[in-house]
Amino acid sequence: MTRGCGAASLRPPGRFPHFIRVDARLSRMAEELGSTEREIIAQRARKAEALQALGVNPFGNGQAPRHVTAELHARYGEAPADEIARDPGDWSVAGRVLAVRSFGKAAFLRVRDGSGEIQVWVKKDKVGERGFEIFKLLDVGDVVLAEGPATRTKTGELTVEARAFTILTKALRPLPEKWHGLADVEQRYRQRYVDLIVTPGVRETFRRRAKIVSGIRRFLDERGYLEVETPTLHKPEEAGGAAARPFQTHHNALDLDLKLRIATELHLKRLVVGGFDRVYEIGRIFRNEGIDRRHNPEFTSIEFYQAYATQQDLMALTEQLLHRLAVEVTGSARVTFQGQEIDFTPPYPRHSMLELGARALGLSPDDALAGRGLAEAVARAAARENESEGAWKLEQAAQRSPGEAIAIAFEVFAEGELPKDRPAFVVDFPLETSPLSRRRDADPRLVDRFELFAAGMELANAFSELNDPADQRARFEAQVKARAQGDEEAMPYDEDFVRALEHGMPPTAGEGIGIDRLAMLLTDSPSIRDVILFPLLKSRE
RNA sequence: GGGCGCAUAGCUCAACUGGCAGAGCAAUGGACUCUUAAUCCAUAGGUUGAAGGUUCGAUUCCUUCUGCGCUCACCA
Repeated sequence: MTRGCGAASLRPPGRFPHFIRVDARLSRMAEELGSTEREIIAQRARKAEALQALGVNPFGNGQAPRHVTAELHARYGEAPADEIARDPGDWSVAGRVLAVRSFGKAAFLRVRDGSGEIQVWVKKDKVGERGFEIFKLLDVGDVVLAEGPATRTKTGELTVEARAFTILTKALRPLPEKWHGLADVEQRYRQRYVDLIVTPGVRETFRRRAKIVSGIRRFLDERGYLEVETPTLHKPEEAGGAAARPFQTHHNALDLDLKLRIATELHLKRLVVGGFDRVYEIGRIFRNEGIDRRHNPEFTSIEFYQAYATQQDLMALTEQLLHRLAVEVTGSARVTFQGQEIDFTPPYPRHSMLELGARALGLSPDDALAGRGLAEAVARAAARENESEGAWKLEQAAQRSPGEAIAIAFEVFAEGELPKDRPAFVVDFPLETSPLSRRRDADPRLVDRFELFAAGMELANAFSELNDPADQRARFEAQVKARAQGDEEAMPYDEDFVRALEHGMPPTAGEGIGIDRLAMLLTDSPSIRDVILFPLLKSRE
């Protein structure tokens, strides 16, 4: 591969279109700094001026390398020095200098570009007087361009022996210490650009995240899905599709209060009504909730909908998708997450929320769903779980409905018992927990819904979609009632969505997957902030 | 929002029971044309997160505030 835009050789000394006054820009900033930092920046700014005096624009443009470092490694591999010497080539690479080992009239630089790293050997007798004067103004962190033949040094390292050398960009700030790097996680998140440069593994984490997203696209595209984009700004009555509190915003020209979407669901199902039988959207969702290791206020979801499919079809599809992603992204179906191996090889076990929740309450599924003996069961659980907040949650849920009590009982007492060495489907959700899912024909107290759990996290949520407009009206009405009773996460009544259903939505199943959490699993990252480039943090001062 | 913890040079970390704030890397000056955290000599660099308080004396003890981490609650 050859890159570049024609400026293949190093630019000769000359005039620049506009002269950069580095010193003036820095004086104001420097006053606020500690004296060591001020001294370092001032020193580097002086070097930038010295480069200009040599005819090198320290912030120039228009010079591109002809190669990337990976090409050198691909070309020579482990070839010995004498073999490389027979065909050393004429290489041209550029990148950031990570380390300098200097010997007066020669030096070794560690240079990194987007493809990898290479050593560059700068020798006074090879790069010439001017090249060496430029080198003397080099600091770790600068971006450089080097051209010359390949060689292998006495210590066995593949190296570009520079015949030409220049600095393309001067770094005014020093990089963190080379051995320990950046240990302060706050600084790593706030200054991700530094984190990416110096913290091992961070670049790979975000490459893997990109692979996950492109892998999902490819998987769905292959199966005839159409990728769409629906509004992020929702009118208040549209802001449903999930149980969450939204962010508020406002459109000035229309004088319209808006909310940031909490899900893509309702618009995607409108598109299924419109005839796009298989649609998906990968996009940012916003939920005005707390922040912790598994939650960021904005996160990325993939939701997909398939007409003429059922939740059973989606379980199979989910198994295929996750297995493929694990293999594509990590190289194996067996993924290690925080010391626990998780095997993504299908099939994944199914666990019944109804059975596990009812059993935790000491009731039969039928009695639990009917609410028979529920109050006593909840009281027993509360006594058993003396002082536990789970017991309190259970009591609250039991006051709302038996179905919600079963869901909470599952969550509090049974969720931790799901297998840890592979993903698991949870099925048999009570009706009350799912205002948008289709009732089960064989048992209308339940819905055809599943969630996928792995590593203690909810990864996916899917169901056969409710397409009976009358039933949907009733569910929305229940939500409105719940909201009136103080449930801030209950959905608004989306009249237009019901109208769409009245035009007839084919039998459909749909699913949502949290991409950030999937990225955590497949990159072995303990915090969601480690897979979001710029996680939300409070402002300083 | 509750609980626990952390904050010292640009970076990584020391500083005993309250007694002169130190080191390594980075920087600056010097030596060095096969290094891998290069090496060697020398120099400089601090409002100890902020504001109060106790004390003869506070990086150290107390209070409040700010930011971050863990955790609980909420949620995906």
